[in-house]
Amino acid sequence: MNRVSSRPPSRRDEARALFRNAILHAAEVVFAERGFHGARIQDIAAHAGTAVGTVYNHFDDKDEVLAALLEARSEEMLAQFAPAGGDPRAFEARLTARVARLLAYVRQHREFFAIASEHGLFAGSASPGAPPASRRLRRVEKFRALFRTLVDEGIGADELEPLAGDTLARFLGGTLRAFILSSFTDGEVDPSRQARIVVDLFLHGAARRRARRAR
Amino acid sequence: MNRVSSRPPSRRDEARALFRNAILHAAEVVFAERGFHGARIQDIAAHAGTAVGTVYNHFDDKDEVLAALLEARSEEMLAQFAPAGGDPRAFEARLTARVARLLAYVRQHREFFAIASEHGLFAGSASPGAPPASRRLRRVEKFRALFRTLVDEGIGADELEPLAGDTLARFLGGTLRAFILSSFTDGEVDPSRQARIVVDLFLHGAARRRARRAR
Amino acid sequence: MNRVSSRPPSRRDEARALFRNAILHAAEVVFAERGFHGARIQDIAAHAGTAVGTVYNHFDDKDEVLAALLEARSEEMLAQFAPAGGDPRAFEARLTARVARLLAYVRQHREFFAIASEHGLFAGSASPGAPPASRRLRRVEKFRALFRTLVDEGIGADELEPLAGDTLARFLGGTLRAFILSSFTDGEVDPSRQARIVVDLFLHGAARRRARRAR
Amino acid sequence: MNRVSSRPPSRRDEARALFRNAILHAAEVVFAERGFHGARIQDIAAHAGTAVGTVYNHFDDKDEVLAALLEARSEEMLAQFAPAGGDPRAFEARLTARVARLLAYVRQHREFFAIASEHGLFAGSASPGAPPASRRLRRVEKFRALFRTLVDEGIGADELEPLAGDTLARFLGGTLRAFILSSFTDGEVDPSRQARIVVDLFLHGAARRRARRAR
DNA sequence: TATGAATGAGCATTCATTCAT
DNA sequence: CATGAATGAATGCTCATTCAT
Repeated sequence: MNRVSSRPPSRRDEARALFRNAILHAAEVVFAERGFHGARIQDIAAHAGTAVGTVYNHFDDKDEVLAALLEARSEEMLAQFAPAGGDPRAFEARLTARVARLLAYVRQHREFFAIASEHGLFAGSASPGAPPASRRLRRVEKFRALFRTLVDEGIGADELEPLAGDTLARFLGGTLRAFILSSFTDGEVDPSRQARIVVDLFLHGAARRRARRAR
Repeated sequence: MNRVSSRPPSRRDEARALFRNAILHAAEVVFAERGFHGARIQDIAAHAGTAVGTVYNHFDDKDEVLAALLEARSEEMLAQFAPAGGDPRAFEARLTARVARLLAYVRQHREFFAIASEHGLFAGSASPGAPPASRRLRRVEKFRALFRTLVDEGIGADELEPLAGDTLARFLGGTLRAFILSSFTDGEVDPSRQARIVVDLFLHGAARRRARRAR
Repeated sequence: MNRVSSRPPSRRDEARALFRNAILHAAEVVFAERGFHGARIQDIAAHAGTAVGTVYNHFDDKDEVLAALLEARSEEMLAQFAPAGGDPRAFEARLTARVARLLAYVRQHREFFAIASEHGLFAGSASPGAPPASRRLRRVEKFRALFRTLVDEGIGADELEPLAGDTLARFLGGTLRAFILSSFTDGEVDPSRQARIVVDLFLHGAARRRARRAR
Repeated sequence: MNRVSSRPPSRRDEARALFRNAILHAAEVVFAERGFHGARIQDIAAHAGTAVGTVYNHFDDKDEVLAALLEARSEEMLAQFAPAGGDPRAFEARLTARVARLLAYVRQHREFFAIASEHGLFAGSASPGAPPASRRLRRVEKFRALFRTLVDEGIGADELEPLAGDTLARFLGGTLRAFILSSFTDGEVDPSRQARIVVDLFLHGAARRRARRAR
């Protein structure tokens, strides 16, 4: 995840990181407020308490700022969704826990994810007119890969229907996205409760559970 | 939807509509190619074979062009998804038919929906920096309302779990979106087949169907 | 010289040319005042009484403005230096007349030629950091070609030493340039008088004319 | 020329001179490659293997770097052109020797002189938008003064036509410049041979040497 | 109404220069 | 003195919009 470095961060490195993070945080706020195209580098710099030029000392251009921000948040988001090692609970319970963590994290950065979702964070579609896609796709692919792993694991454990290809991964992604986005509009909702609903729908669908055993 | 008019379209009205449609088609192509912000009014005009000024004779501004385009395509899309009157089949079969029509329609306009989805067509999130939202939300709301109606009907018929609020509507929307977007990347897939998968997942989820009765 | 056109200039064409010329004249003034890099497009536009955008409607970028200006003035300058058809006078007299016309023309645009000479108008050297050279060289080549023609003609008429290559053309160019540039600094000097000096030096050199017959 | 100093250069002074020269050499390369305006202080520093700040420890600003470079090269160039003390040969032979040395020196620094000549090294014209001119003119004046001295000496020795003012000095400068610049484009040419041609043209002109005595 | 050139506010980006370390 | 990141004024260029023809 992090670039491996043989030496401890010097004071200078720390200073660099400080500026870089200040700018990324500022960008998160400003992008969320005005959207990518509405955000002026000057605004970001002002929010970060730096000069315009400083932004360009840390990022090649505006696109790069967005890219870095998406990269950082994705990484954090993926970390939340990663399985907790050695969770002894059953499949559904473990999945629910992971989804709950994901939803909780997203809630922290809700404004940001509103734009992020429009710049291909969950995409599946290539947002046109955007950077060479390569970087973006790599990010999206990480999610898909994670979903895929999860789904394959579930299939292996005979917990999920063995559907071909990315079908289930997409289904999971779409379901998550729908509830992530709605959590932006809704007032405070308990992530655990919502995670239970999401996982339940993902696993058992919306159909009326008639004479079925207690789930 | 259309302004109600008491008189039949004159030749002049027809000429107007011709230009208007040419521009909308051009906009669809150019937006899809370059994204909203990357598309210049001049490009759209060129594609439409008109002058820039003509675009402004038909639309107030650039946002209006996108709005009108989204409006038109949404309307058509909604029409596809509308229930076929007096379909005697069971709930699942009817739903599958509607989804199949929807998927088939989207396939026709796939490039366009790539942007559309980034401008809140399915959103649920307010894309910041975008037109006054009011117009956009109205459009999104139509979908949500349609999903809601469908879901409520399903609940009423005791076919769907009676979950509170928009939960199921969102779930349906998210599931649909996931498969619509993926249909952009995938090669040719039969809409009917895909519709069956979508509806099946929506209704019965991804969990392994163990000793359950044949559905 | 001018692009051949099958139709007479419409009123619209005339309007275009008006703007274009206004901009070129403005550029001449501003470039002369502040140098190429010191000249802001905005200044040029202001001097021309147009908006900034208008400059860009007529020229691709700042370089293009300079290029067009150099092109125009070179063309005019070449026209001045062109031989007057059917001049019955002797070689030296004819050459003097041409040089006189050239000096007179340059005097009209003296401020401009001050920069022009720094942007390769007479160059022989490729000014580094400048536009792809191709255009510039073409211009410079025209002069060299003209000098070359003149010189070859002189050699053919047994009036000039038959030195190899471009030697004499360069010599002529260098001599002219020296006196053109000095005419920027000097007060009013009669072009005819100066032309006589230039041609005399070019033909007979600076050495003391001892027992030589009257030239 | 150099600030007069009463004490021998200490080790510290030597270190200073080392940096200073490294920077000047770097500047020569970078200016030649990209032109004055295209050259960034950062590039020069990088080429010199120093930090940006170091450049500013040795020169007040960018203009100063160019000025110092021009100054240094001019000085060296003047030194080459200076008469060799007590040369017993005739005027023409001595002049040829000096010109040959000059051409040989310029050949060493050909890339540099390409820009130098655009920044008024030989100019006679004030390049607008450039440093206060005063410094530049001083440099140019040195050349002119040298040419003037040479020319006056020649006139005094009854070797050159006694033309008024700077006429002959200019003629000499222009002739030299033409051949210096052309030496940038041409492949290897023997400086001595070229010097002979230059001096011959300067002294005797381009006219056919008819019944004249052997020169 | 169609046309398309003119308009000019707006913004990303550059780079000479400073200064704390 | 050397260093190199921070600074921010400066400017080329874009493009939505207007309007005279």
